[in-house]
Amino acid sequence: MTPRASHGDGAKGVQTAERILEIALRMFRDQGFDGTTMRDIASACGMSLGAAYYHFESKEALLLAYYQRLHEDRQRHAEQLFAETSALRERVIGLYHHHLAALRDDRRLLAALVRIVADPESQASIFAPETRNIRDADIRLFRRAIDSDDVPEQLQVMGALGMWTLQLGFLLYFLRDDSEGQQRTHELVDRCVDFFLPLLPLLSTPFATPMLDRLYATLDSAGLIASALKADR
Amino acid sequence: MTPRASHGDGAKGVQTAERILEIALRMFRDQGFDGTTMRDIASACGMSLGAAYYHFESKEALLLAYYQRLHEDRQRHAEQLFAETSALRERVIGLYHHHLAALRDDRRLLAALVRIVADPESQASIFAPETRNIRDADIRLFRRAIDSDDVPEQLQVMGALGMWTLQLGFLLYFLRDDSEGQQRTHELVDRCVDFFLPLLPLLSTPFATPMLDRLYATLDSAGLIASALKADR
DNA sequence: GTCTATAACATGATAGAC
DNA sequence: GTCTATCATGTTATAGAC
Repeated sequence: MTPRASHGDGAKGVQTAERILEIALRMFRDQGFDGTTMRDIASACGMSLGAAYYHFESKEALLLAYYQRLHEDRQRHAEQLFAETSALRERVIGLYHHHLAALRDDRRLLAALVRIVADPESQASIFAPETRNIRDADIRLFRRAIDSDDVPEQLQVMGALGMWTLQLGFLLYFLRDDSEGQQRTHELVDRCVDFFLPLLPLLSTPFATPMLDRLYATLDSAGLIASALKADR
Repeated sequence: MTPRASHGDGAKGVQTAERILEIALRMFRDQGFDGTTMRDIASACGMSLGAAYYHFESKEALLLAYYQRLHEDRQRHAEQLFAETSALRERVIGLYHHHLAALRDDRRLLAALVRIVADPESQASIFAPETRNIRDADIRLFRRAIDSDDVPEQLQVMGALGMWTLQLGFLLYFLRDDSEGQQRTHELVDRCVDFFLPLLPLLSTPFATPMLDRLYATLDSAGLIASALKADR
């Protein structure tokens, strides 16, 4: 579902694939995913339908290439953010806001992406191996954001899982948010963060540990604690 | 997206539509949603493609009819459950388990349904007006399950919203759960319920109210507290 | 007005020639 | 790498039967 891996990476092929991707994404943004046919894309690229399919094995693959790009941008931004500040609130809010900002002009693309990623029968499902690396890396970013000696490891892991899940909810709200610059979503994010971050110290006290231990064991035995999260930090 | 509303409800038409639905659902269960074409369904019903489309305006509509059935079954079961017990834990667990049990042999159907309902561009999106009544009624069930004089109204509402959201997560896990009878999902449900139900008394104390007030205000101003939930109980 | 059949269309995807 | 068929399938149009 990614750009055809089997095809060589001769300079020409890569260039052509990039051109197709640029044009396709622009068309998806302008006319929507369903409103753009592969024939439209091919002819806008000045090539035949078959030629376009040579470079991308499916229409979905074009979206997944976008997903990959988005992820790389996000990683870069996070590295910069973490270098700038070690304050938990700034880090967490910074992650959320940047992800929204990056999608600000791409909400139609996001809608199409959600459809594909939420499809449990698709190879590109959010739980599928193909997207697993991206998902794990995303969760790790949240864990790094709240990495602090004051927060027990298990709580960091569960917190990261929770923040990642919450992000899915924010994105769904964002999709439907027609306020100026999706200001409502940004406010929602801020207020939610300001609700749950103060809970961390509370949950870091010995009083809460038995409760958290039980929850962690449950999630872990259900396989919901990604191995990636347990390993490094 | 429901059975063609414009068409009369002559006894024969209804009967035919029901027959199509039965056959289609069986085929979806056996061969998957994508593996079953409208032509297959029509010919299995001994009728032409056009005739099938007369009764159901789209392939999606067949799934949505299933969704509606599922919902009605669920409402009936909940009424019975609430009549049997007023214990919070039994009620909540009863709701979750029955929903899973009803879907036990229909996981392929569920997968197709998730795809449609999760598609933000579809009219049948989980946030779309067409499915809103079902969603609100579902959330109300959760609220009734924890309806108790010991739990403040705002907390009941937020708790119901949370439990409904958690249910979405359980369903996603259920889809991929290949343990015998999806036993793992049932265990996950039990252990999660036993984690969060004891929090209710804790959150019902005056100590927690300011925190909860702020969260409620946030969710409400974001339009996330369904009007249905605020009205009755 | 209620139902069914046939033909046609649009589009994602594929096969095979050059 | 690219092109020109060609296919498969969701959906629509239209004509007719009862």
